[in-house]
Amino acid sequence: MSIFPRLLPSFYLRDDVVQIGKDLLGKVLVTDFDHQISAGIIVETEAYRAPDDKACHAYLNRKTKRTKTMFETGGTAYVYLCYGIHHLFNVVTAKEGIAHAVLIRAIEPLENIKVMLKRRGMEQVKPQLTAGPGVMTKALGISKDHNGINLCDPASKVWIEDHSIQVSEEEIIKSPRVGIDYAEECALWDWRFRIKDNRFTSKAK
DNA sequence: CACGGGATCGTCT
DNA sequence: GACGATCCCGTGT
Repeated sequence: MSIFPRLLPSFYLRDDVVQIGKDLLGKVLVTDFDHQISAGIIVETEAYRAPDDKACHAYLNRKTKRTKTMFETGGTAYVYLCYGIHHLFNVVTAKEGIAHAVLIRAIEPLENIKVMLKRRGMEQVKPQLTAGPGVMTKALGISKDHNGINLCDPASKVWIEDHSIQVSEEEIIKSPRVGIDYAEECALWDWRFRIKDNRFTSKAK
């Protein structure tokens, strides 16, 4: 039982996914699997927005079996397999029918570091424990089995909390998103957000 | 520290 | 049948 409030649907239902990507910095991502709570402070995100963003899976509102989740209501988890190996965790935003999402790329470990180390097969805490979208999900025990769950559902095993951690605009580094060179002019948009000087953000390009 | 390549499989063409 | 919203390890400096 946590004393911190979960983010409400009103947080996720807003239209501006770029703003939500910034607002998620400093919020706390929590999982509760096998009676093990583990959590970390979100320190890096990327925004993706249909229909105009060529880097978004749902570009031009393309509806496929995979992208279907992105059209769900804000607060839904969108988890998919990348490069056949890594499970990437996104938060769907905006109301149902609008395919916006924020990719959570890195967290700063906060609670139950022991279980995170175990899930990663590591002994010591290093940035690579949770810095990077694929390793972060592994540390928290998130997999594509969690695709489509609602983070606002009180019964959900994955959610995001507000610990009143303030991240000012000056502390946010804005840069182009990673690994989307194919997205032409959209590849230049500064839709990647990191907390300045935080060692648990993934490496700059 | 920079780089290059292999792993590995779901998704869409 | 090609490719990816990645990671890790090896090599070389």
